[in-house]
Amino acid sequence: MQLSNSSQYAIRILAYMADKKDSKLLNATELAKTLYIPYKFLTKIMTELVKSGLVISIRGRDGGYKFEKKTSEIMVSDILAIFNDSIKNEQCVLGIGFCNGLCKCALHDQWVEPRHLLQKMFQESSLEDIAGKGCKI
Amino acid sequence: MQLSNSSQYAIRILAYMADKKDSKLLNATELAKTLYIPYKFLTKIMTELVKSGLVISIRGRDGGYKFEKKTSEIMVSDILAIFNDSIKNEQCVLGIGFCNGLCKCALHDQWVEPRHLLQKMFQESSLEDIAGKGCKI
DNA sequence: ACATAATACTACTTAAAGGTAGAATTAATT
DNA sequence: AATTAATTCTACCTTTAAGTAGTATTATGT
Ligand code: SF4
Ligand code: SF4
Repeated sequence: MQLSNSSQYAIRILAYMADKKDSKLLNATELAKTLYIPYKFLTKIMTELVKSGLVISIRGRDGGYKFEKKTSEIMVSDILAIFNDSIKNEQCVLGIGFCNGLCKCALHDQWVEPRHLLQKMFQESSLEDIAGKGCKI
Repeated sequence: MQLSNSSQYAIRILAYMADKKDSKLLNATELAKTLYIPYKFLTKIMTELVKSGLVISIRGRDGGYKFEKKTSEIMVSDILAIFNDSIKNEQCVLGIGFCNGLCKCALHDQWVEPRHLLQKMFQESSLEDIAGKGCKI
C-alpha cells in the first residue's frame, strides 16, 4: 500500500524544482545531494521525465533540467502515470475487480471512498500546490 | 498502491473459508482450484497463516485447514500484519514521514483522510463480515 | 582546439516479491 | 504393515523493482 520508490522520488524532485521558481537550471548533482536520492538513480528517473515531456534537459556544461510546462499544469497523477503507479477506476483491493453487484465482498463499498479520495488527491494536486513551502521533501 | 499478492490471496482464502461456516476441514487442493491460486503458492501462504495462529492445520490423510479463532475475531488488519502490509499511522505518501508541522507538503493533509479510512476498513472488517455472501472472491 | 561539466545511453548487479519442485512428515484407511 | 492423501520443509527458479558502473554525447568557457 505504497507508491513505488520511483514515483515517490519523482514527486519529491519535481516538487523541489517547482519550489525554486526562478526557472534556473537545476542539475542532477545538486538535486541528488539536496534530496538524498542516489545520483545514478536520480538521473535515470530524470531521463524518463524528460522523455515524457514534463521537463526539458540541457546537456553539456552548465546544463541541467527545467520544466517544460507550467508547474500549475503538472498534476501528481501525471507523474504517477509515467511509473505505472496510477490508481485506476476499477481497481479492486483484492486484485480481482470483476465481481458483479450481486456478489460483492464487504470491502467493496468501503474501498470506494478512500480510492476516490486518493484519485482526487493525485489528480487535483499540481506541483505548484505542493511546492511553495520552501522545504526539501 | 496495491496490497501484495500474498495479502490479497490470504484475504480471499480466509474469506472463502469463513464462508463455509460448517467448521469442516478444507484442503489446499480444493482451495487452490476454487480460488484460482497456484497450489504451491497457496500452501506456502497457508503455512504462514498456521504459524501466526489464525488457522490450524491437520496433517495426513483427510487433513486440511480450519480456523483457530472465531471468524468474527479475525480482522483483515491481522492478516495484513502477517505479510508486512499494514498501513502505519505515520506512513507518508512520499516515503519520508519526518516532515514537521512547519514544513509540510500539500499532500500531507489530503492523505490523512484516505489513510484513516483504509486503516479503519482493515481494522474493522472481520472475516465474518467479508464472508457470508456465498461468493468465491 | 581543449578541458570541463553536464546529460544520455547501455548494460549490469542486487534485493525482494512471486512462484515452483521435490522430498519429508503425518495420519487415516485398508 | 502398506497405501494413500494430506501438510510441511528446504531449496530453488523467475520476474520485477531498485540501484550502480562506465562510456558516449553535448555544450560551454578558456
Ligand atoms: S467485491 Fe470485493 S473482491 Fe470483488 S471487486 Fe469488489 S472489492 Fe474486489
Ligand atoms: S509533509 Fe508530505 S512528505 Fe512530509 S510527511 Fe507529510 S506527506 Fe510526507
